[in-house]
Amino acid sequence: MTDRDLTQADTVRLAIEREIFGGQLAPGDALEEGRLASRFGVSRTPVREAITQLAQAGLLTKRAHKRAVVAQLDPGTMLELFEALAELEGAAVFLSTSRMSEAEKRELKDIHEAAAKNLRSDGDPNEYADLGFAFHQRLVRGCHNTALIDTTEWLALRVLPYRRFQVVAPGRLQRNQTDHDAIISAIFTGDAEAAREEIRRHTLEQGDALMRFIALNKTSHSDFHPNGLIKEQPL
Amino acid sequence: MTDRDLTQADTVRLAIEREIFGGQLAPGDALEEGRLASRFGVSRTPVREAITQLAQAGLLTKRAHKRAVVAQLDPGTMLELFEALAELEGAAVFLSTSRMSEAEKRELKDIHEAAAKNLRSDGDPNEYADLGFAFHQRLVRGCHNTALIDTTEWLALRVLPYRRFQVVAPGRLQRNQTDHDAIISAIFTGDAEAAREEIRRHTLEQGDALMRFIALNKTSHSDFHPNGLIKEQPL
DNA sequence: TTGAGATAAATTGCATACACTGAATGCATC
DNA sequence: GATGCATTCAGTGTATGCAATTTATCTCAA
Repeated sequence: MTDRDLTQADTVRLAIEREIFGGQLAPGDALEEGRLASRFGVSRTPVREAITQLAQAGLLTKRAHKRAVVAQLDPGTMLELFEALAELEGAAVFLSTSRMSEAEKRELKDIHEAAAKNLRSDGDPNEYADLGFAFHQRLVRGCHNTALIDTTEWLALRVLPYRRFQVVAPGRLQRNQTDHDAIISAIFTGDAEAAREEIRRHTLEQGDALMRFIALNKTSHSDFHPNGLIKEQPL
Repeated sequence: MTDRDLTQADTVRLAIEREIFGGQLAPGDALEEGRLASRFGVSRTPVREAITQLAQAGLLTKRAHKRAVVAQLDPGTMLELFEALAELEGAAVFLSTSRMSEAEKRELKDIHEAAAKNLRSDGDPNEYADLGFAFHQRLVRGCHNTALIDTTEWLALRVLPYRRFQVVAPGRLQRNQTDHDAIISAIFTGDAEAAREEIRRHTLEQGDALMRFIALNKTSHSDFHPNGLIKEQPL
């Protein structure tokens, strides 16, 4: 009864999504309907439907009669994406400042402190990344506006496939934590405008750091070349 | 060679879109794949694909094994949508203030003055509405950030099906024009923060006005009832 | 060897057929 | 009459086949 509402197309879509976010499918990889169909043990029809949805969501790019490809962001687009994301998060946090409940603020602070502890004790960087993700999420969701939340998270999703390049650059984590500090204090002070500015700058810097890292490593990946070759999809 | 890239699914999608924006398909109307297929002279497959895309875009709502329905916004959702839209337009205009070229500013002013003239001479309200739409569009596009522009216009699209309810309430147009005045002058002064605030308030008020109007007229439409009856689709 | 053009193979877009789900209808029972 | 249940039917979800198009392979001349 649990998956009574889950059509096979949905199942396939979720599976592909997971593989994109998990890194098994990298930007630039091509998807082929037939192979996916046999891999998931369904016909091409639900696979096509899943691909259509993912393409509409921006995770895949698709042109008529050509294979769907995991969306590949050239540096310019990525810059724009992060700028837009910074603005949206800024807008959300601006509202969150006056709208978060005490419980929500408490939870935000808990996450922030857990991250600080992880940092002090040289804990698992992956755990730190997860905490950072949770931090941003709570921050945005605090605005209590579903439309704004969905839009923001939808944008964030589009850069998520590149997160596997996430750097543990020296000092980067510490800087991240300091930024979060500033955001937290702006929120607890109730200074919405300051909170907006802090997260705006913070997200922009995150984007810059990610872009710089990808640019440095671009030779080892066929990614990030506007008209670059398309890597073949192993499965 | 012109429609080499336009699959039949695309054609159908565009046709349905037009009918939604044109008002032939009202919020709450149900779409049936078979009928649409025979109407457009294609099979159900491309129709399904079109529906999938429109559902993903938020223009249709679709649940497993049930007919797709032109998205219906309850008052709460609509309020959120306008609030989010206000924030996004605010963010875009904030950037536009420093990024619009002289030519773009000039064009914006031209549109604004054409609207003023229309208002003074008691011109066609539809033309005034179109000018208002163009005004907002130029304003947003001035930020030169495709991601932000697309996101903003995507949100705006979701309330567009309700624009046919557009009011010509007494004094409303004049008020609208005054708001635009303030935005224009903030932009020409270069005061980004003021521009943001002006359009934020302006869009919020627009939403309020539209909501109030729809609420008043809701008895004559089956719309706007969260669990309301679904009007049957004539075609 | 390289490149252009022709040919073959692979893959997509669409049509059709069928299976399955959810709602409507009719009938028996209380 | 109202309620519970089986049956019917409209409509969606999926599988499969075929034609159109793209992509890979082959051929041959410069």
